[in-house]
Amino acid sequence: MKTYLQKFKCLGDETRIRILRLLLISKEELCVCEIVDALEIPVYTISKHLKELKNAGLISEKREGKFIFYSLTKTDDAFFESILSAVSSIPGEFFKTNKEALKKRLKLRENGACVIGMKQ
Amino acid sequence: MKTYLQKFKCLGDETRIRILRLLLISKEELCVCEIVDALEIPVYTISKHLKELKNAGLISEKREGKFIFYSLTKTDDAFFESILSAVSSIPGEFFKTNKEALKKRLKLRENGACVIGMKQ
DNA sequence: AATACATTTGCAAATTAGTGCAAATGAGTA
DNA sequence: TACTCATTTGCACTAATTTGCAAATGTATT
Repeated sequence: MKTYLQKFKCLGDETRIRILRLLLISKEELCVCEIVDALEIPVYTISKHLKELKNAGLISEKREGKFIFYSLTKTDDAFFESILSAVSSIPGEFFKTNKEALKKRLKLRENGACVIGMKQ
Repeated sequence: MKTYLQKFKCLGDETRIRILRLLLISKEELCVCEIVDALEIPVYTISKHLKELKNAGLISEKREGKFIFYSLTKTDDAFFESILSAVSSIPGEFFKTNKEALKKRLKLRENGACVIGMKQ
């Protein structure tokens, strides 16, 4: 039961919803610095929320050199699918700015990988 | 955005999940005292959680004489459907006891309405 | 090894949420 | 009006969450 509650709790925070939505939009893994730039929220805040999302099993991480990439956990669990579907149902207008910032940021990738770091 | 977050936050509490699940199982409105008996949680706690669920727009209330009945809000909103579907996806084993207690309690209704009150 | 940079962590302060009890409300009934 | 009973509320208390900053970690580069 705890695992279900933990997932729901994760979804009760705006930053975490924005992170999930970003991962849903991009359909691929995102580097921490890309998420930071897209959401314009301090790194350490993002980092802590990413940790929670990971603990809840919603996202997975993968290190590639200096960068750490996060992606939605792959699973065919009905519960997980439903909550992702709920996140997708939130109107796009709320994420417009984030989506555009992400798009811009992703253009700076080389060979599909993040190469620049944080906008200082 | 706030309304979506509020709904998710509501789902992050075990008592509220149990209440929702009860309403999903019974497919009909339930009186506060029936919920209390089914969950074996103090009335005032249930009452406060019901208030939160109502504020979040997840459930609706209806008074009938001495009794107040709660039911899932009727809507065809995609977001709402998804979260209900998530709640339904939680394995039934977690709710077995509650479900049985509710069944017993509902047998005490007369003409489909709650007539007894609280087990003191 | 020394430096640079991406990311995480530990800790304190601020905020928010949950629980328990006693008292209040509101409807029905005598 | 007084009384009973279902339900809610106010308040005090405790527990959990969030945030900000500075320091730490880990990897790559020179």
